[in-house]
Amino acid sequence: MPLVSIKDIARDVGVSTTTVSFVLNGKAREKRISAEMKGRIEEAAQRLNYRPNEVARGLRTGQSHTLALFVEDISNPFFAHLARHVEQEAYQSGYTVMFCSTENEASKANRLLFLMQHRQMDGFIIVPTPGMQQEVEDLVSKGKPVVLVDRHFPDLDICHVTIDNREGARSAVALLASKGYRKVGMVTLASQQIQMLEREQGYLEALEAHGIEFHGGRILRLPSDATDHLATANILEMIRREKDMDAIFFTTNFLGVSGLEAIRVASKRIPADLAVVSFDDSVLFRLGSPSISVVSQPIREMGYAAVRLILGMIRKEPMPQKKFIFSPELQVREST
Amino acid sequence: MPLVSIKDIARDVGVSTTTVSFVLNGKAREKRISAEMKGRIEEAAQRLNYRPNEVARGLRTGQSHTLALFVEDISNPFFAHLARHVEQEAYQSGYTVMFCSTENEASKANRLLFLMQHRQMDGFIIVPTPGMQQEVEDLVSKGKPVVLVDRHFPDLDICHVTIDNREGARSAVALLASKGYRKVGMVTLASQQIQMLEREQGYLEALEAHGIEFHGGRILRLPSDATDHLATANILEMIRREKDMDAIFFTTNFLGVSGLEAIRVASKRIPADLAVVSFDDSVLFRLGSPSISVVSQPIREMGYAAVRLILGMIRKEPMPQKKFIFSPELQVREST
DNA sequence: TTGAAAGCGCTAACAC
DNA sequence: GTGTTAGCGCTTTCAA
Repeated sequence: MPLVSIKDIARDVGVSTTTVSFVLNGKAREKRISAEMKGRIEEAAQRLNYRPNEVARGLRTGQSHTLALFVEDISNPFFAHLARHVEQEAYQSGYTVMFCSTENEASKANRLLFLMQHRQMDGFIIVPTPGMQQEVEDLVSKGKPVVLVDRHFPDLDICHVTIDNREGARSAVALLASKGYRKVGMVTLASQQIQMLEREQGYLEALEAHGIEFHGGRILRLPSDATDHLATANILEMIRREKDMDAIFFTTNFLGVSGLEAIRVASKRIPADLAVVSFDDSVLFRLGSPSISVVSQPIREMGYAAVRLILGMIRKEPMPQKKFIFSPELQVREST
Repeated sequence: MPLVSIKDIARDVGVSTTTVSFVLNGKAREKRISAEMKGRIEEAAQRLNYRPNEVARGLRTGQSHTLALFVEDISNPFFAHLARHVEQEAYQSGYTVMFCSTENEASKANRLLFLMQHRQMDGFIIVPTPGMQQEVEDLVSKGKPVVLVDRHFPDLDICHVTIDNREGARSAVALLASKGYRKVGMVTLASQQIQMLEREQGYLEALEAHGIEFHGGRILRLPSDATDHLATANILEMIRREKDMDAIFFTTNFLGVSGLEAIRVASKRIPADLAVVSFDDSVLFRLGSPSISVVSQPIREMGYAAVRLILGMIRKEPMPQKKFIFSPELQVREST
């Protein structure tokens, strides 16, 4: 692979590789290289279309100009959009991004984390799975820049970018309450992850705030690794069982989709028989018929924030704060 | 960053780094290292939790164990799924994946390609943009493993994984014809890319085959960089203009989505007023109401095939064939 | 059977 | 002002 190296430039100009390196790294002034020499070197670099070999440079400097992005599943629209914005913002600053789908499984996530550390990633943007707390903590204590996204570990003081999940859930239920629904169910994941607990808590708080009676039968907690098939089947079962229920709040995109399928199978009309609100937006919710009200996250801003934070950490800039909690946005549509 | 290096193992066992390297690279037999030594080194590597520094190794061997994946936009569900399957299959073989969204723009794609070459990517899986033909050709002639996906350059003999686009378009129109629709429009992109030309050609062939009269007004070619807003507006305009039209074939996922929006604005019922078939599946098409008939691509198989091909090329295995053309799958739903 | 040493391309002390 | 040199962690030739 005949990529031009610093040597080629040195030979071309008739000078040592050191001088070339200094000039190309913008240390010409500092090293007091003559303006003429600087000019000749820059011209040659330009002419030969030189780019440093990032691998070699990385070995020497310990910097790879690459970020690792850990998400549950890159094909999930929420994470796909997050990835897009992370990529875009990183690219602006000359960074590339490696992505890793953890499937929200600790074993896979931790293996990937181990792997990535041996590839000199400059920073880690992580949507953490349960069970990777220790490994993330280790990473941070090794001095690696880490930013958690979408969720975090409440007992770890690690930089993170999330939304106010409780507020999001509260506003979803408040919307239903304001439209007169009084028998509001919830479908969520039986997960101990903070974002899920917060959403559940928000739901309960909102019931209370609007004087809606709590009814355990209207809460469905699915295993986190449920297939859409299983999810649909269980939701269907709940719908048929809880004949009074007049609205459902789904705590994730994925559950919302399964829910729509179940509602269709049950031949219920939305919102006449059953109103619906889901967490996280998607094309289906936006353009489906009827369109579905959602609590959406400002994914673009979250992605940008995560990258800016990680770059700040890489450059060892002082960090004003460690927690960035965005506000969820309620999108009212036809399903309520 | 105190990652254990080959030196640590050498020191631990009391042997040179060379010997360690030999054993760890499976050359113990070849180099006739004693079984006992081999055992001790392997034990130490295990105990110290050793992994090679891939950057250092990459510098020496020229292999990074990393693939570059170029797609139009990672947040587009088609490409997001492709990415997922590519990642999965690559991971099985110890490869990681860097992704690059080209936005289907030659300038960005080529800049990224240049960038990636300096990061020693072992192989390139590329959904090519128009205008990157020369650069891709150069890459191949430098001996870099390249696999094109979803589309290819007809006058370049480069390994590629696609589907039979003509057949896909034909089957979509045939479906409409079989249901009695005779005034079938098409919304496509004014692109010179092969996959688009083939889809258009398939449409025309199918009209002919089913004795449907061609009508230029029922063909809408949108600029490739059209926003969904613009797409929707133009499709709406066509729907209002072509009052006779009883069905539309959308040649991409993206156009299909914009089309549904336009149809909704026009207050047409699907399929009573207007039947719909789109290329590429999506959650919206599958679960929306009414569900939309589509010509879908076996994305998983295509992703797997691309990775297996590229790995074969990296390992310099003989390649039985260069073209892998999968069959599109027609999914008949409510919209027809 | 094992080790010494060179070198991948680049950077950065330290010389001169 | 510019060059010499060492070395990042690893592989591999050659020598012992």
